[in-house]
Amino acid sequence: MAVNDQPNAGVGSGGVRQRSRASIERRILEAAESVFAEAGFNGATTAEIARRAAIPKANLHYYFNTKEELYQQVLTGIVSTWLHTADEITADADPARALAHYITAKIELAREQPIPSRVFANEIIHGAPHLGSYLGTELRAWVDAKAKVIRGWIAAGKMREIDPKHLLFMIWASTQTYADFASQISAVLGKEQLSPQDYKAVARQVTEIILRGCGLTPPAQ
Amino acid sequence: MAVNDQPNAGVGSGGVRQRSRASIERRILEAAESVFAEAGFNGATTAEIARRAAIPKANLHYYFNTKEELYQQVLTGIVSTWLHTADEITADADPARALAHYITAKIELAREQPIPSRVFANEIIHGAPHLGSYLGTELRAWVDAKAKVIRGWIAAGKMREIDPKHLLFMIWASTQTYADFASQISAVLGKEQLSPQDYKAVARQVTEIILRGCGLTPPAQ
DNA sequence: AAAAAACTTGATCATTCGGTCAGAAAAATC
DNA sequence: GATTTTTCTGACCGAATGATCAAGTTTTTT
Repeated sequence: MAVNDQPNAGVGSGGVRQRSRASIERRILEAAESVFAEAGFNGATTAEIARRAAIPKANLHYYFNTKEELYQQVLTGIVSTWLHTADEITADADPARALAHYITAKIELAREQPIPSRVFANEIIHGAPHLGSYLGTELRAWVDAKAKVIRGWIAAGKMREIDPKHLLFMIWASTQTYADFASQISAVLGKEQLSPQDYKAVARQVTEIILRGCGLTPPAQ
Repeated sequence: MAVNDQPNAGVGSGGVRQRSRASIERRILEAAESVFAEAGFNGATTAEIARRAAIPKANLHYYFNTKEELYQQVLTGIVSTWLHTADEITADADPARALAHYITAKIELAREQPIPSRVFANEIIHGAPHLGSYLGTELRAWVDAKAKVIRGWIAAGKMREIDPKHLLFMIWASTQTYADFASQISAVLGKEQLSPQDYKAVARQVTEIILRGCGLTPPAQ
């Protein structure tokens, strides 16, 4: 029997165990997230993850058979979080408002959840060896769909003619740099970390530059 | 005696050895560069570096005592390459031309030398544990100087009022994403790799968006 | 309360890794 | 050509790591 089969599956009264299992798995995943972000997949050790989760290493391997499986779950969690950040980019939306909302949301995410972002960035930098076909299938389809929306905006004369996909890459880069390269930005600015006001100013400036660059007028603050 | 002391230092006729040493050290550094880029510092193994350099591992440790020393040399090489890419950003330059030149040069660099860029990016993502004080001293001074130039442009009414440092961060992010996250971009675009024309188009679009975003008129192609 | 299932954990193993070492080979120096 | 210096290399070592296992404890089920 596989050690990770759902215990008490379908048992209505068996809630305590399930809650406990979910709780400890979440604790392990959070610990893993931070260790993977700091050291990458290769540098991360199950011992360190177990230490941060405050459990013996053998117990960690009871919940997650291999380090690879743990890493996969972390990546999956990040990806599923990210898929719905651009929901406002739709055919009938106002381009300026939709893009401004997207950029602001991405900067917010960089501020609130920099750690998963770094795990993902690390994975991409090393050629995405653990992501399987995700980039070329799901993410590609997502980008194709959003690009189609933006091309629709352009065709309707709502914005200047630009390449939609490279615009998306530019938005990703300009926003995620505040999560992925935070150590560089902090050091260069001489600040331990950016304040909420800093992030707000960043969101405003990035939004302004990109919208004006697309021939749009940024919405009033 | 330290094993890496320069042999025949100052001996005019000892050129062959020196050339040979320089040549093999370069081969090792190139091998190390690619391994560090693919696996990060922790994931890289001296055995794999030696294999790619086509020498026994013990011989690698003859030229570079520790993996750390090898990594430091790789990082140092990258940094010194990067320091002079924005030489055109000077007080009396035309902002549009200077920024356009900088962005184009950075995209070129992303195309020609993506591997060192990835080593550096990896280092930053993990909190720059091997970079010592470089970010907070030299790079910070560099950014301060360039920011001062840009602030001068703004004061002279040559461009819209923006935060110069975050503009630089945005340029770094938008250009280096084509080196650091190349695997993601290729997969999403469904191309094995971008063509020179693709890079040219990217440089043009990034330049246009950023310059217009700064209230500047992009120079004609 | 007995039996079964789920969970916990210290001890342990095989493998891998960075680095060392002694001695051989090659080159330079005299 | 003898001596010294530099370069090369297989064999080896201690430490760290991912994973396992057997023997427990706790919880659930009957």
